[in-house]
Amino acid sequence: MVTIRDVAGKSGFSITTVSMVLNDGRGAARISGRTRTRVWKVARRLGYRPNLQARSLRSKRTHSVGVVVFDLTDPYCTQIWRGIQNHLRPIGLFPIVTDLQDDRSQFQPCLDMLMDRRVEGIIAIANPLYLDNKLLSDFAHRDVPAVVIGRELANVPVSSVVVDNAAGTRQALQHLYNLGHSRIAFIKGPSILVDSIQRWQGLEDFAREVALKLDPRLILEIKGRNSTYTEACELTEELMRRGPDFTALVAFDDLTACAAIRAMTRAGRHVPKDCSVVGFDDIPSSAFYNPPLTTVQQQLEMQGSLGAEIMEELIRARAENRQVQPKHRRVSPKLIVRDSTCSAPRS
Amino acid sequence: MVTIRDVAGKSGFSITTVSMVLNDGRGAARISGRTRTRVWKVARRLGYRPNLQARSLRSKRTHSVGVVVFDLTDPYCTQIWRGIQNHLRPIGLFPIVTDLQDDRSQFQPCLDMLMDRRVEGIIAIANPLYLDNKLLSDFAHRDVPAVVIGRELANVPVSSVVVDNAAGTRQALQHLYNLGHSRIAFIKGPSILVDSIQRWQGLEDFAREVALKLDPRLILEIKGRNSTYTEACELTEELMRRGPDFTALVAFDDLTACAAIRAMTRAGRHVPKDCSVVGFDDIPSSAFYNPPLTTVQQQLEMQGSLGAEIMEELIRARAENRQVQPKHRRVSPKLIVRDSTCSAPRS
DNA sequence: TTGAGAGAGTAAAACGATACACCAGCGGGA
DNA sequence: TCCCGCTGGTGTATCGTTTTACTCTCTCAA
Repeated sequence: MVTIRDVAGKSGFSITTVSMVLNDGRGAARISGRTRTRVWKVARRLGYRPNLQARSLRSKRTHSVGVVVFDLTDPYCTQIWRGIQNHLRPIGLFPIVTDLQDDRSQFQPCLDMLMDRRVEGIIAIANPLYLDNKLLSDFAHRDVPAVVIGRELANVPVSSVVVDNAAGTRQALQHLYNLGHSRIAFIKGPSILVDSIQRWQGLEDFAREVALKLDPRLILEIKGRNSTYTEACELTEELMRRGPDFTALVAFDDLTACAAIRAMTRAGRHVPKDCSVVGFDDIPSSAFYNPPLTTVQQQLEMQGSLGAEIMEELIRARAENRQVQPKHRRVSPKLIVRDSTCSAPRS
Repeated sequence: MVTIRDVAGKSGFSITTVSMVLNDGRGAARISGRTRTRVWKVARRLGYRPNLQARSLRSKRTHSVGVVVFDLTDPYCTQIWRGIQNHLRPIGLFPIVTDLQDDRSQFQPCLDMLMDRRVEGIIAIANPLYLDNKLLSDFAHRDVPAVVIGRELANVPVSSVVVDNAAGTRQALQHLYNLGHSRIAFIKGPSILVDSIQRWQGLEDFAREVALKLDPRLILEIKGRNSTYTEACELTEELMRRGPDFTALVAFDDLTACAAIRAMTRAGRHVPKDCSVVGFDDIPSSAFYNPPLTTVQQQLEMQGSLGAEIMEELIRARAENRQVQPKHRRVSPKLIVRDSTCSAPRS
């Protein structure tokens, strides 16, 4: 491996000079143009690549950011990851990802691995199911800036990016309302999730505003005891039993929506002709579902890049020894209309 | 940050001793038990965590492995990733992932980033569409062991793990054959892919063995000019025009299968009652499709862990200064029967 | 003739670990 | 008595950078 020493030797300048030139900041201005080009030329000719471990051993900077995801096989995570990556790479920060594999007990070990690598900050993608306040607030005690995506933490100095759930379901219901639906069924998410509560809030608010009556018999809730998909299928069957006349269904998320459609198809009801269905999240397979799903898109990639942007600011502040307050951003989701919704049948 | 020097100071032993004890190999046997426990106790009390950069600067080992994926939002990659991770972490190797984002021009830069971090080996997850021989063979010139998953390279000293495509399609066709189907349509993958060719080979071989006649008019091929999904929908429509009497369809992969089902549903044909459909890959959403897909499972996680296992061996060999030949493994896929196939209708 | 100051570059000390060579003490065999 | 080998350690160089504090040579004004 060629070192800075080799470049110095071949170019006839000192190690210091080479270092200054190659780092091209601070001291580089003090070096003459001729020298600069000569050093660069030699470095390039030898194919010099600085040793990052040596560099950060000395400079105390690693230019890397830890990203903790709770399940890398979940598209929710990977899309956010993409946003993070796209923001971080161009500004010279390297994201290092660790995967919890859906196992909360891996959280501490993963954090440790990242701290061992001396990351300059940590971004956690929070599945509300798996990361509770206690776990996440451990961030605060680590000596690095932290950003949580997907969850807002109370009473902890940690920045966050979340989706505006209520705004999303409001759009969904408005869409159905505009299509003329009034007998509408709902499958709510598990009540332990803030998301469930917020999403439901959006629905209730809109219904009140337009004086739409919600039939309590057509509102069921996922308890989350076993497989969500299976449970959602069963809930849909129960709904059909209770009120076979509903013409639309709002599902907690896309997986639930898929289950609902499947259950109805199996029962001989056609989606969307007999019943419109709208989901939430816009997971990648939604576009290819049978039928393609109308759903609320979370803008995950944007959530990722916003998180990364906050991280950038936090790291910069720390490098300059500035104090800075945690930042909180809320992104607005967007309704994507596909083929699982259509006008209400004339009664 | 507490350093080894602090541990040495507090415990009353030299830095060397502490280092030997904590690394717990080689020299540790030469240190008395009492000393060992005392050093450990102090280290734990102070919360000592070795500085990895310093360690690898000196020891020339990073204990990390680069993983290049062509698209981290693709479930194909993430499942393999999971296998890699699960094998690597327990043996003390840290996987560092870089994401090409489906852009071949990112390959070199990603490789460079990994080499800059002095990874001890590189595992590439190869989308056949995006990584050609030239690109992949660049591995050979880097001075680290390399393993490619998803592609076998000719004439290049690079290990590989691939799926036995022919065995997979053979199982798929056998399944349909056993269900009594004989009028079967096919949508082949793009001919530029080795996978397409191998999968087709498996079908032809089985058909010949059982003297099943394949109607050339019912065999269409994806050209891959625009969206695969859209194109597959169109091909299915063309198939229905050509021979409305086929009772089963073998698709190149799951996405194609989903498209075929969608197209048939739209045309009023019911899957599987009117036509059975079988896919390939078993992408996660297949289980939730409408109807759930019968498909050939690739065993991606196993491919990942096999790749990691090979990597482990290569790294160990290098550490011990042994020469070792590239290894090649081929994993057998497995048919997963769900609801998109059923017995052929009596004619 | 000085001396100050700018311009261009260098020497040497870190950074935090590991590796290698060496050392003190002690018991035992010739 | 002397030398050897073993046990249980230690001292120091080294990895490849960055950073800080110099040094040297000019130029120019007083």
